[in-house]
Amino acid sequence: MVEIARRAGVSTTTVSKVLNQRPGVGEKTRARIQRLIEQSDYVQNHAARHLRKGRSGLIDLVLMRLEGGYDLGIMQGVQEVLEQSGYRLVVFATNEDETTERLWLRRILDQSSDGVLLLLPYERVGIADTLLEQGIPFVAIGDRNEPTTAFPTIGSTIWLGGYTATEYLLSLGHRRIGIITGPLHLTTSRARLAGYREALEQAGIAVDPALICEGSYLLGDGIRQTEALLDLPDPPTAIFAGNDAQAAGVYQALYRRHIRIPEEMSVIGFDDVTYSAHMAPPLTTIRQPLEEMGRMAAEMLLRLIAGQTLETHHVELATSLVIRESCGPPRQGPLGRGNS
Amino acid sequence: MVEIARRAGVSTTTVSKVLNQRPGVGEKTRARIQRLIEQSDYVQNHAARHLRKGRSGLIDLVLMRLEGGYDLGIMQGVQEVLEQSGYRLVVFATNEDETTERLWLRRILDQSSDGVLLLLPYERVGIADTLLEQGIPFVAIGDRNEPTTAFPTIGSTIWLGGYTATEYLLSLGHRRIGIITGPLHLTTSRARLAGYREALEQAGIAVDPALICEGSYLLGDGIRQTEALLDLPDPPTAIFAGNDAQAAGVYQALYRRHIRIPEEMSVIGFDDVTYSAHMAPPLTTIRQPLEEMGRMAAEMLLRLIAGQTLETHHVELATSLVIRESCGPPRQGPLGRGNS
DNA sequence: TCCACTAGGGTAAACGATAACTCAAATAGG
DNA sequence: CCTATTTGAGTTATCGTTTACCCTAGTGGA
Repeated sequence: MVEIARRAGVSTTTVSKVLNQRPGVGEKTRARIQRLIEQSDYVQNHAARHLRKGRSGLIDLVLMRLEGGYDLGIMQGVQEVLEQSGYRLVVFATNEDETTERLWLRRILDQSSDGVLLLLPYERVGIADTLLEQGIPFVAIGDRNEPTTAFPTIGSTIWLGGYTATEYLLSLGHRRIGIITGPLHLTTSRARLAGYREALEQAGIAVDPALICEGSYLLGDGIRQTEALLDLPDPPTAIFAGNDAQAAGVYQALYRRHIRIPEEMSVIGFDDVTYSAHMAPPLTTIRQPLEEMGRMAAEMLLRLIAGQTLETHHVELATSLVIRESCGPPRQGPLGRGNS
Repeated sequence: MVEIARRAGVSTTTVSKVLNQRPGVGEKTRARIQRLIEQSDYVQNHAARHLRKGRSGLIDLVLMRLEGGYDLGIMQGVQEVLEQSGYRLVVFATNEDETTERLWLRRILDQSSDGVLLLLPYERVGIADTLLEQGIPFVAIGDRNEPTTAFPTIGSTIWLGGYTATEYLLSLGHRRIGIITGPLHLTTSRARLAGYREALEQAGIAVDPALICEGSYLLGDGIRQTEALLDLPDPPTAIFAGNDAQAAGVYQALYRRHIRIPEEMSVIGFDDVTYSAHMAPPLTTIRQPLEEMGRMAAEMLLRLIAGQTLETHHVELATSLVIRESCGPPRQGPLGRGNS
């Protein structure tokens, strides 16, 4: 910059003014400097600006683990918005490890982050509280915990999703519907289950506790719990998998037992992650608009950073039923095991 | 920091020395300051350190698109290493858009990045050249282009992978093996094909050009090209899918036509991304050690940043055959279409 | 013609931390 | 007991930009 100022025969102040498009520079001087800047391969030093202006141009996305499902959809949405805004996206995985979380938190507090997107159950190590205290703008995505008004959150109509999924299966004629939930200490898991219950009740069907299995949103749970369901004396004719990862597990367990989808067993997922359309048969699922959620979250955060106030603190996007090919009418009679 | 210095009755210099664990401070003074630091909630200002020390603590990972397959595996490996090293990972997707790429490049050059991991065909907009020119350390992952000695690269034994995949199918008894390659302008795509050719030749089988289809590593290509292969007068008994995403496409096309895997058609993938074990049936594939590659790349980059020289400029990790359940002996006779 | 005002542009002080250098006191050796 | 050496700690310049403030020359009005 000094170099440019020298060549233009002006002070760095003037060059700075030109760079930041502020008034106080004559038309021809401005043009001259502008040209010089373009000719040279000068780039503003990030650190110096950061130091002086107090903005790092960085936004942190914290998540527990890079999994390629739910998280990826969100990331894509976030990426999209940030890319245009000039902010850069820092990704951090905590691995659910407290030490790592605290480490990250310390690093956030050094003012190297202009804002944070939380993709965590925010009970963890008081992250939310700390951020709040320190006045660092943040938005929590996917209400993994109790609703709150203390900070902005983005979610989707989970309860409705659970209801819709169950209702759809009912409409196909199913009466015994298994459900594999997520960890029941999470609000979102309970919301799905509540939707499921409500739909059954409205159809006048008693809820059979044996058909309710708890998983932890991992593929392995899908496998295990499906086996449990199949081993029931009166197994279900359809399984609501809680999320798409577990649905993949369901697929696998069914494949092992040579049970065809959807002829012998209907499967419905939740999330609509990228790969759910890739499964064979393509998975019918409840779509959470993940990218849209990521976009919204990023936009809200940017507004927060800009010092604007948000109209709404909690945004809830609509889930929707995506019908593909994993659901059909219930089978008649018992499961034909081993009819490969 | 000034505050701490004041409270300890020393100068900021001394505090700085304590913080950075440098000599020149008395034992008791050091202890006193240390305690004060711990009591206060002081965190070093990132920008100032960055400005003074010339290191931002940031590493950029550039890729074309967040897809959740190949890229994700690499990211996980990178994450793992960086987490421990104290560097933060910035993720940037170019979307294959030149403007976006240039934008990113400009931002890199402002010295806000200590190093770059390139997950791109590096022909693009002379990224490699620019980085080289500017003296920014970087490592290219996954040799999408010609080998080079100009900068460090990490790859895997692709040719061998192609060879092994084909050989495995041959060993099962297959004689007509379809292959869906990636874009043939990429070295890695050609390497797979070359391995395939070599294996066939060694088995004394003539290469049938009709069995070679070009895709672009996307799921859709898998579907399309599988259909093309199935519509051949003499369709193959096995398909080598080029990568796992295309394999998912193959699965889907076969599902549509009610062709069972592996009874009627064997399918083998390439990459061994996270979801390939989740497919039904679990996909037999050639494993690229993606996480390992990510880790290696990150480690090499860190060494480069630390100013150390690398022993080897090009690292090639071993691919391996992962046998799951999508391959079997060839079917006898023609494809039984529609035997649901 | 003189004064007040404005626009263009410069000066210098931050921003927060680090590091080269300096200085004073304490220690050890003769 | 005095000097040489070590050790602990402070001074000050610096990293590259921005910005509050100041100055000067030109303009317009009275």
